[in-house]
Amino acid sequence: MTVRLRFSPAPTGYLHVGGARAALFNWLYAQAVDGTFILRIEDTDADRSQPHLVDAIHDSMRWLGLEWDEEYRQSDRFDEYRRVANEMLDAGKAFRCDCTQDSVKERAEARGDTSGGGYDGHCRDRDVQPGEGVVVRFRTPDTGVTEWDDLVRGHVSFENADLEDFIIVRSSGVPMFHVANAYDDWDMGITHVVRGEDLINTVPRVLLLREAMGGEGQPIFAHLPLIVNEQRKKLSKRRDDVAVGDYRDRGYLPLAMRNYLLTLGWGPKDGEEIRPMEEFAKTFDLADINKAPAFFDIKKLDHFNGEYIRMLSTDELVEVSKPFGGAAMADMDQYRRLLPLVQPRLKRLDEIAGQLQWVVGDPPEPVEKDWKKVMTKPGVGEVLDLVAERLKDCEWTPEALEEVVFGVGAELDTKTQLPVRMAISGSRVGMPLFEPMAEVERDEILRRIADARSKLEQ
RNA sequence: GCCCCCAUCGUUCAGUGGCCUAGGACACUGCCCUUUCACGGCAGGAACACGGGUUCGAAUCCCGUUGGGGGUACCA
Repeated sequence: MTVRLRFSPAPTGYLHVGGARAALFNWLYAQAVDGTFILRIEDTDADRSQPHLVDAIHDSMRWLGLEWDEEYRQSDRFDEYRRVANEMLDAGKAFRCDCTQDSVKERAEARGDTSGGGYDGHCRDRDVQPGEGVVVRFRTPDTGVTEWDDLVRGHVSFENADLEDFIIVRSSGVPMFHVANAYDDWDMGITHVVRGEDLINTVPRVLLLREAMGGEGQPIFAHLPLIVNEQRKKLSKRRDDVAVGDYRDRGYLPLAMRNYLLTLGWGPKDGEEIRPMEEFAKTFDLADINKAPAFFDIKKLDHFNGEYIRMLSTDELVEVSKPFGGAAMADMDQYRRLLPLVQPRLKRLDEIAGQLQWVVGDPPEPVEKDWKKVMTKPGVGEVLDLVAERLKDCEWTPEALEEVVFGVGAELDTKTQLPVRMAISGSRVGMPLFEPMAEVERDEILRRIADARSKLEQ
């Protein structure tokens, strides 16, 4: 039997790193065993689902290179969910209920029941007829346990008695996700359900429904540990910076992102954690996934990203950096010449424009502390004077410029690069100096040195 | 409250009874390379939450404690 996996996001927000990782693990396992990877949009909640977010999810998944083989949308399948719900109703496995949320809560409080939902089975045998405000509830077994062997968590079991008669069809007539989820996994022949641990509590309900609707067997479950923030809490869209699209916009490379995500909850035995996905696919196994939650460490992501940036050829870097080059791309030939110089210094693509700024426009205002540190040393004025003097009629090539600057250094027996760099680039750090310096007009360089010289006098 | 789960360096992954005086990576510190900063190289500090068992032997198995997390909707 061929392995079939699905990633089932609800289009209620942008794809976030937790979802992306769930998608990745599904996708990777499909790759590993040559199975089918399905994208199923779980949009049964019309109020929260937003159609344009489906496109956003598509975009993010494609960006990460997580292509899917089949796609479904649950809103196209409401009729089927209603059909199975009605069958359960007819078979007495579900019943109509006209209790309001308030009345359920009141009765629970009256009983002193503080155990969550607290529906008491009030309408189980009241034979409620269809109508306004009427929902369909699943009649959960009062005894027994629902259990399964989870690939990552091991044997898990829940007491059926702890499950209330949950709603499977809203009063609007639209089925709830449990039904859709249980039916689809069965109907679509899903063999492995790989998703976040936050969904683990829904498994008993889904399993009970599957059985009630006549679905035989159960899929193999694998519940991924959560990705958490520095407070060790589940990443939240509101609180944390987690949309995949935002990472793209900040200059992260999709392969770096995807590679990093894979190391959260899983690691190759040999410790080589940066490598092509095809290699990971050879050894990846759902059973090896960690149980403990993992912190999303942006510092390590940055490192991965830097590594991936350094792996790029100049052509590739030029291409991929286009959204980030800004003014530096006015002259593409020049941009191409300069890019290799900044490449080893990059953690993110959005740093490019800033690093090239002084070559294609005005240098940034120097950081006061840095300026002082470099420019208040004795002899700096003399260095600047002599360099400026020789720059007036030297050849305007990187080699000649280096000779001038270092030549002055040799004569005066001092290091000359830093003051010159500070004067013309406004910073004490950055890419090698002379190649980009030769890209700037002689007069402009002279003017910057003169400016720095006069600032020295103040 | 109730249900479920988790626990190795600051972070992350490896380790599935002896190969562990616990390994890699990120971060951090130092040195080397370099007339800047990075990159690269080398070195260093840094962990099996605690308490009981089981065993000749426990990071690895069992129990408890503590700490943390997830769920508890006419969301998914």
